[in-house]
Amino acid sequence: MTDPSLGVLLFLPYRHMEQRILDAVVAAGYPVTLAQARVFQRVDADGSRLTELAASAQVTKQTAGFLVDQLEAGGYVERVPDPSDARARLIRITDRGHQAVAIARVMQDRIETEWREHLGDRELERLRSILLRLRGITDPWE
Amino acid sequence: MTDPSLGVLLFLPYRHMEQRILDAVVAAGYPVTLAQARVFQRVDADGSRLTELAASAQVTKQTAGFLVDQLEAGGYVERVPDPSDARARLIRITDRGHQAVAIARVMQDRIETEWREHLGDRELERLRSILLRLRGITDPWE
DNA sequence: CCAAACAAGTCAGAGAATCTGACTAAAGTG
DNA sequence: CACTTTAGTCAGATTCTCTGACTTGTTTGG
Repeated sequence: MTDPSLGVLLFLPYRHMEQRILDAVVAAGYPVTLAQARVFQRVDADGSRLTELAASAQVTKQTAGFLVDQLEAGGYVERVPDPSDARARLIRITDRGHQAVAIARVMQDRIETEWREHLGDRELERLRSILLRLRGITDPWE
Repeated sequence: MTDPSLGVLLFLPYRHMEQRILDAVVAAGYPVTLAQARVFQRVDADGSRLTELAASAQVTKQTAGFLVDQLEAGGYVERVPDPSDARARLIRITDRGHQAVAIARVMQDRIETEWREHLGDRELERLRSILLRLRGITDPWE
């Protein structure tokens, strides 16, 4: 096969991690879909606005709203008034949501450990540092 | 904001590249959707089987078939009998498909150049090499 | 060589995700 | 205060994706 493009090379580990974390969370009794998880993981600890989530997950506001509705119905997040803007509401993670996050974090750490064992400490940190720099020119939401 | 996870850090450049290439291809007069493109980019120069495409793009055979139908209708690929297996057909890129690929390749090269200018030669090559190693433990289709 | 297991792909149908366009209400701006 | 922008919702259509069942051809163990 031809050497895979950088795009594909980025996709593979991204998708691998995403899927394993999702599987772990679902298996632990927190049913969530992939699309919901992609929004959920972007909810800030202090709460996020819908518009922020949409921009960060790179979907429209409508899509983000649709998914937040479901996360709310599942008890993972709640919407509270935003004190600083009467139009907006803050989406915050509930207790149940935090439980799901904890499961996700465990699996995320496990995967990072696997990667560290495969690549070595130095290379994993290099990867992170390069990706952080790359973020400067590839993140539309900076 | 908290430091983004490795997952998000991988997602950002992946998605950035994907979107810009797609935009360029569409703007050049080759209408394709994102989902179609994700399958199309995996079609091998010598032709691919549906099952391969499905595994590589990480969707079901049915989804891959659905998307290949559309790529075929758009004139980007064709299905020819697979000489080595009467059940299978090879999906091959047509002339029109190759034209679209050429557009994509130009944009891909441009983006890689931007990344190279931002990161430096050495770091970009490091990124590629690390991702290639990471592929060993994250690619379900190896 | 043949029966059983397996693999490639399709068909049907349902559900999930996503978008565009139009809208309301609140904030910011000159 | 009018005007523009921003946050979010409503409605509707389209696209994507999956599960389950099936057909046809291939491989394999006895």
